[in-house]
Amino acid sequence: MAGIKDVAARAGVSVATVSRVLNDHSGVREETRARVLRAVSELSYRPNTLARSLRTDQTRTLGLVISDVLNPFFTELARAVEDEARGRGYSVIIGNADEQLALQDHHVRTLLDRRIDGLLVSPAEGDSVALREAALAGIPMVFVDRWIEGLDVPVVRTDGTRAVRDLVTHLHRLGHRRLAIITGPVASTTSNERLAAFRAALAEVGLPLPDHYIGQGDFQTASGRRATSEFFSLPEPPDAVFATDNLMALGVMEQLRTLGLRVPDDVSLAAFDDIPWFLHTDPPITAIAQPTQELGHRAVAALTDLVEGRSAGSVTLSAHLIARRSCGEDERTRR
Amino acid sequence: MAGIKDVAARAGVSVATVSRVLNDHSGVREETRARVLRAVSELSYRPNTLARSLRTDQTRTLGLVISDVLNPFFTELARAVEDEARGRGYSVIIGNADEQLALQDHHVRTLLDRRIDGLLVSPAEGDSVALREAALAGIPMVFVDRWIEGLDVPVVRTDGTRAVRDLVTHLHRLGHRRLAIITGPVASTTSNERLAAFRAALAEVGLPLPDHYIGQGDFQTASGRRATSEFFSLPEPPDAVFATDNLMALGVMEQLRTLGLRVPDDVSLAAFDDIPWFLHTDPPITAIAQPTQELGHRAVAALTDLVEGRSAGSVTLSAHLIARRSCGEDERTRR
DNA sequence: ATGACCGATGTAATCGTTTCCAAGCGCGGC
DNA sequence: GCCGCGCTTGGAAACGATTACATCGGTCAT
Repeated sequence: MAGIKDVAARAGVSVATVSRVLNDHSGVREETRARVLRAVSELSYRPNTLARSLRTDQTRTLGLVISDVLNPFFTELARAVEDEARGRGYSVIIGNADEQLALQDHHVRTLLDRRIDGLLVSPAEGDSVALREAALAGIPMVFVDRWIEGLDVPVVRTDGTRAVRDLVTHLHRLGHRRLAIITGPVASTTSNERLAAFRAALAEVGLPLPDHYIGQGDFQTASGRRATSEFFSLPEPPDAVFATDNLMALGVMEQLRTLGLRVPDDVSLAAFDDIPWFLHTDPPITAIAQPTQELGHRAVAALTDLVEGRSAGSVTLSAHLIARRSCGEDERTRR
Repeated sequence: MAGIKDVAARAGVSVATVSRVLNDHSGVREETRARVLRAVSELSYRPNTLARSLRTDQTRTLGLVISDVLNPFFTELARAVEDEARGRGYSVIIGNADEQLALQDHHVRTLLDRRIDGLLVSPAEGDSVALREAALAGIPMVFVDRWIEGLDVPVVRTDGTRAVRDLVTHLHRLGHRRLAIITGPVASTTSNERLAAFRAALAEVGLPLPDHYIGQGDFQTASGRRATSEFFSLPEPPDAVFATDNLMALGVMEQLRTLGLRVPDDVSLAAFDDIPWFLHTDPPITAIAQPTQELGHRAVAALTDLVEGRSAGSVTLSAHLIARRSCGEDERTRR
């Protein structure tokens, strides 16, 4: 593979000059520049980014560690992040944590070893040594969707409080009185926020939230199944279930199907995060939608601010309820 | 950030020795090795992979260019690829081509600039200059799912011929006679294979495949909608539609919903690629399932063979039909 | 005529590793 | 007592770029 030296030789100049035209520094005679450019294309030379990064100490690469690639919310987020980053001249390297702390830290370290310029992360549950060290070491870093308490890192996220309240009101109005929730991991910030909002909203309408109506999940499909099966072995099962992410909602559907129960006749269902398929499920599923794309864009904006030496603050967007048939109301009778 | 020199100084040895223990070369006294290791952990030193790769000319990184991250089939594939690669000591960098040739080539070049050791790609439609050059330049490369004709590159893929035939037989047995297909991009190998299999199977049961029953899609949701709306402005619309990927099937569902048509009463639907949600749609959707994980694993195996100097051949797995209610048969009456 | 200055280019150090080669040392065989 | 050998270790040259600094004509003001 041709190197800068080959180009220099072919153009009859020094490597310094080649480098100058490549990085368009001023002060190269027009004719020389043309000669260099010609040599570059004749050899179809491409600079070695490893060498360049080693020397300049910047990679123009952002790391993105997401919780789970199989979750459509995160892939949409990843897509938005990549788009925005590319527009700003950065590449993105994605690491999939699969909701596992160890895997997350593995990726964080790998990314850091690659000397990425900044890190975007939606942290998994638990105490991440790698993330804490990185933050302390001053690696430009932004949390997206989820975050870790006590770290001085900007957070770009969606606040679902209002939407969860709307959901509870909605369910209450439809006559549901035994509302259950399936949470994410105990230490997950988003899950806790959603749980707190749910509990507060229930209190507002004068409903209790007994412990056995709190299913302990982990944002993965299987845990939705598990929680559902526990709910329905209760003497008095819930009449509505709120899954705090879309994969657990899938798990709920799967388990209800094996139990032979129907939505919304036997139980209502709602989910956090809206995905295209929710419109075509049987029945269409009520969901709380996040402005996912904007989340990604804003996160990249914040991170590049940090990387390029500007300061960056946290951003909070808001989610909204999309009511569909899964909560009992027939949308066809509504309008 | 601490470098190998700092470690050497702290351990009281030369950088050469540090490097030797880091790469565990033999011939370092046990006591020296221990001292070095201690220094490494005291400084929490991590080797700079850029420098290392520059010197050794290998990155232990694989590039994966997929057609569309928003397509669950590809994210599942990506996940499998990453798992397998990690197991073999490689990292994976993903590029999302979004079904666009230009974006694909952008990623291919970026990946090559990063000096990845090998490239796994599921090529988009069209003549990719970047891929052709890479193949010619001898970059270790493997195609997965889709491929490009005339390039000497191993292909790891699924053959759907048999499954498509099973599907056609299934539809025919259920009384359908006007079968339509929505294809991917014209030059797409997988789409062409599926179309050819569909046409052949129709011939076998003595059914025609008129041109107006061939919807021209591009593997994206919107094209599924478009093709469906064309089908239903025909004097005689099809009574069954086969979408050659899951996103286009989503588009079909969306369009049928706006047209007020019901599956399977008004028209049957089947899709290539099975996804978890197909079980919970209204009605559950008949699909042809690929062994996606195995596809990913085998692709990585083939690529690492190439990277590590062994030879690698193509692999063809096979898909199978999963019949659900969307084709008219009520699965509950079957068993 | 001289020196300051300017624009265009080249020389060489540097980034953090790996690895080839040489060197120091102790030891056994002659 | 010397030579050669094996075992450890160190010195220094790469890898391919960027960039501070030097150089070299030439112009212009004095």
